[in-house]
Amino acid sequence: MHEDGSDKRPQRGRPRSEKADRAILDAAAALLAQRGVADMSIEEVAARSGVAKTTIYRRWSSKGSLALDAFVDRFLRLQPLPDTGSLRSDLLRALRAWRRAVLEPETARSLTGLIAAAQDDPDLAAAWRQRVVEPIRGQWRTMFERAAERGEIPGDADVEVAIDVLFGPAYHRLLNGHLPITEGFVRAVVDYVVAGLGARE
Amino acid sequence: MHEDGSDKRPQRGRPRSEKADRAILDAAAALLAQRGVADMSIEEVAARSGVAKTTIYRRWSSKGSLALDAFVDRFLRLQPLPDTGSLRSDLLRALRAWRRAVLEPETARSLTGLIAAAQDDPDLAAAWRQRVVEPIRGQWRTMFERAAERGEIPGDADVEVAIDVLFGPAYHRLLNGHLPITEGFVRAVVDYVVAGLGARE
DNA sequence: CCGCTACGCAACGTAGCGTACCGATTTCGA
DNA sequence: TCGAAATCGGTACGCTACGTTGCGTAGCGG
Repeated sequence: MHEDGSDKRPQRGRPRSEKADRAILDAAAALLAQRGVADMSIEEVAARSGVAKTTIYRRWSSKGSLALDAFVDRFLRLQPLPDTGSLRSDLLRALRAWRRAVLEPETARSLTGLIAAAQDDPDLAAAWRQRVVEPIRGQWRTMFERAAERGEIPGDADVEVAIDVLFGPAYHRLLNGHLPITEGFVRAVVDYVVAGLGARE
Repeated sequence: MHEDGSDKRPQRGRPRSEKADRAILDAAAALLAQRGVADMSIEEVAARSGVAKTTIYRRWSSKGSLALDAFVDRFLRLQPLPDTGSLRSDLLRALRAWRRAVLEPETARSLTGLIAAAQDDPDLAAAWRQRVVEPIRGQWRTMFERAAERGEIPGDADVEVAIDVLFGPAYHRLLNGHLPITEGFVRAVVDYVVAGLGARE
């Protein structure tokens, strides 16, 4: 739980209800998956969770930060850190796991909705980078660093670009919807990355 | 001008004011560039263009389709179709032109705002693909087809994936904002595409 | 038991949406 | 020349959701 404020709860007075926290996040996650960020309203989250609107606003300052909190844990859990001993296999596993996640319409709707919302909300964009983008990229970075240690790829390779080449095309198809994200697409993209890094396999 | 309805204007009655069309589109483009789609309102477009709100709704059914119309022509004009005789040079020129365009904050805001809006509006998403994605991809496709004709790349290469690998990473950085889109990034991505296609240069 | 804080609830002001009218204007066709 | 048609600017409306405020109640610590 990150909410907005700091974590230092004053010890005086009635404590915040943990049950309310969970009810709000569950309702928010459900609505987020059903309709996306834009078409979900705080009032609806309140109604569905059986919690007063004021109770939500006491915890989250905006719809975006609530939606992010409702999404982050579930999504990050779906992104493994493969360690097969081969760069190509690692990349395949990572991208396939991502594909499997976004093949669920609910996950896809939540993901695209949050990226969309972040475009018009600098605070949400910063939280998005810090809580989602950086953690996931950190994992992916590890795959390339391990490959470098094994001598599969040059030690001075630009890992950031490699990550963008690996996942950028997938996000591109997800957001533009011009073509489906197929298994063949996954393999083809991984081939580009492996070839571009001059990996010796 | 695409607006929403068909182009067959009835010959009877007062014709639509061309001046109003331009005033609306200019005002919409300015607001779109300043604040993005989400934070621009039809009421503001009306005030700024000196046109009644009803006059706007007579032409466009939603904020999204108006914003798209206000954006499309200007943006497509910035995307050239290079023909240098070499695939690598063509790709560099195309991606550099795109980079130069989105380096303008106004263009970037309009572009990301529209992609964001399309995530929660199926009609806008369809129009986006038809009026922006497909035309641009058509141009880019040509670059690869010419390279295939020149024998630079295999004739059976999957051009769609190549396009996604070329522009996906760039859109990824633009939308996530985790890293800047530098000239070095452009060159590195082009290298991935050229290497992945096994191009003989 | 007192002080503090969270709770549910209801009400409020604000904003923007999209629609419905209005009288006035401009054009075409009979 | 006149009427039908479709536009124009303007105003008003109902609607939804926002985010806030105030109130009385509930729960916890000193």
